[in-house]
Amino acid sequence: MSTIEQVALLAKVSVATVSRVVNNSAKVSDDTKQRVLNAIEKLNYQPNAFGTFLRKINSNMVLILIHSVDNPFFSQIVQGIEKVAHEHDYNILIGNTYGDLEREQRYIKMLKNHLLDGIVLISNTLDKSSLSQLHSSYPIVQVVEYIPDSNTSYFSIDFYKASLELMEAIIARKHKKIAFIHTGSSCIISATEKFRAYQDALTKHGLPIITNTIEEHLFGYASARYLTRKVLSEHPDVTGFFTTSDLLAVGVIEELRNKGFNVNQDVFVTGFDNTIFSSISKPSFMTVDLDSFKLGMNAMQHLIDRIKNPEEKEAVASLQEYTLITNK
Amino acid sequence: MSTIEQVALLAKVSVATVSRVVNNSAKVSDDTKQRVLNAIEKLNYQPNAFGTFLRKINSNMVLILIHSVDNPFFSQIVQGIEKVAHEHDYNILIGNTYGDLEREQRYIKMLKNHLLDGIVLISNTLDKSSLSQLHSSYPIVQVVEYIPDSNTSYFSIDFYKASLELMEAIIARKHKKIAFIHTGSSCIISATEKFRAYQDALTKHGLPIITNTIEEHLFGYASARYLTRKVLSEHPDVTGFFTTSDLLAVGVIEELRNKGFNVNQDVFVTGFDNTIFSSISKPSFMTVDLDSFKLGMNAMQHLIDRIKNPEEKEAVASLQEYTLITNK
DNA sequence: TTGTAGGCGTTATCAA
DNA sequence: TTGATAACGCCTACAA
Repeated sequence: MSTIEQVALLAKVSVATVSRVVNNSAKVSDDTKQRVLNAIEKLNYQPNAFGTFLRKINSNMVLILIHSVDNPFFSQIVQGIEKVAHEHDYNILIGNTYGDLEREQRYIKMLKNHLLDGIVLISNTLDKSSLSQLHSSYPIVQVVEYIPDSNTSYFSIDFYKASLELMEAIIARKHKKIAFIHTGSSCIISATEKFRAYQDALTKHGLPIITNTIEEHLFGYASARYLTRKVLSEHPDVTGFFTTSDLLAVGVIEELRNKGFNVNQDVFVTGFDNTIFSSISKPSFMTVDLDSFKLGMNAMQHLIDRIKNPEEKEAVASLQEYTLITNK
Repeated sequence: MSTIEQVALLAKVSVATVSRVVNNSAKVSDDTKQRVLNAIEKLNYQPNAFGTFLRKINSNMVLILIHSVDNPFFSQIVQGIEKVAHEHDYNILIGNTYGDLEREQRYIKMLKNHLLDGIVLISNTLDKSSLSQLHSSYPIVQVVEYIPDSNTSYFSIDFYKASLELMEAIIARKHKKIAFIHTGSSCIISATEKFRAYQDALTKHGLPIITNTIEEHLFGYASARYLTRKVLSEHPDVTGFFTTSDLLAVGVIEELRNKGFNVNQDVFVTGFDNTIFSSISKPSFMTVDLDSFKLGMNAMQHLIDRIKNPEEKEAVASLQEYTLITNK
């Protein structure tokens, strides 16, 4: 690794001049500039970012913390974030946490060590007080998933309201026995709100709650099929399925068709997030579109505001519009 | 932001002692240690990584460059990489390039600026000579997609051989007219090798090549459906479909079923990569499983070797086993 | 056990 | 237009 000093030596100039050439930060006469450029070329010199950042204070790097890269739902959010980031000259990095606190802490340490200017949490594992504390000292923002009353800004939708609407849609189709199908963490806000709406809608209409279907499973598709079999064996008269994600809906539908049900006729299934899975599913099902691109943009914009204006600590809570749709 | 000096001042010790406490690097008497810890606590001190790294030379950060987070195929590779990285105490970051050279260059700049210890390229946009040059100065490795003869290590499978086997499977089922369905970049190695195998297999068996179906489209599923319609209108007697990815296969199948074909009976479709799409597809189709977890592990291991042993420049080319499977 | 001081590679200020 | 030089925050001989 060559340093600015070696370049200066070879070009017979001072390090200051080399720096000026590299950053185009001040006028340098044409022939000294050429000498410097030649030296840079010859030594294959590349400035060491740590030296630079040590002076500059900030790195212009922002990290997105997601559960795992394989959730198709994150793609649009990430693109929204990247759009705004790009416009403001921030570099975006992504880290997988797999819901593992230790991994998450490793990334958060990069923030605390001033290696990152900020973090966008798409799903986080920290508890309320750790999060709140982090927010009080560093620029962070939550998107989609968030911890309520954690004193930390978030951009999401009203999962409760959207779920109520889905439930009303199912009930309007005269289904009396409706099951709740969910896999994965049940303590994230989207899951708790969905379940709350599920219960409230049924209670309001005097319908039974079929709660024994909440389980923790890793592979969404397979466990959705398993849960469907389980529900049907315990409650053969169930005809409505409220699932918490599109992939689950696909699994439920497949299992129902296997059993000879005519989906959308005898039985009705809803998904969530409007991912590729709801586009390719035959038959189609009702799902919720979040405009996650916009969520990502807004969150990133907010994060940048915080980075540029660190004294402003007040948490912002924004719940954006969504739409119920059925693809094709 | 508080510095080591402020901590030293408050604790009435030297910065050296603070450093020793922070890094547990040498014996410090219990009560000075306590004083230092108190000061750290009070000032909410976190060491600045730039100062540290400036001394340490390397950052223990490795970047994975992928096309986009929404390709389900990358998930296993990333997990393989992360497993090995974790074991060797490297931090993994991910960057989306979207096939955009400028974005890719921004990330590569981080490598050149010594911010990163190495890069894993899952898909890259650089041309052969740039890549080769990069490899000669920095630790990089290619996984799955690679540029042949670029003097850069890669870990992948023999796409040509796998595709030949798929073609033989189609032909063995008595299909005489077989179309090639592909969207996205056609200059990546996986695409060229698949197409070469497609042609060679047909030639070998004296069957016609139906080439006019290669087009560039963004959304795999929709364009697969479009291409299928196009093929069928131009060549109504086509009964075999060799597609370059599982999502394309799903699109082709949907279109075929729409047209009243009995898939796996009248017509036969193959996919590639054994992603979630091949698991959920009904009917099922034949696809290729790459053991991408292992590919990721091997690539990362190689990268670490290079990071630790930078003089070793010889490129390693490894083509790993794969399996043809039909889910369920 | 603790402190002093030099250096990691860069940028920015001040003179020349 | 150019050059010395003092930071930036940290670590580590070396000394005490």
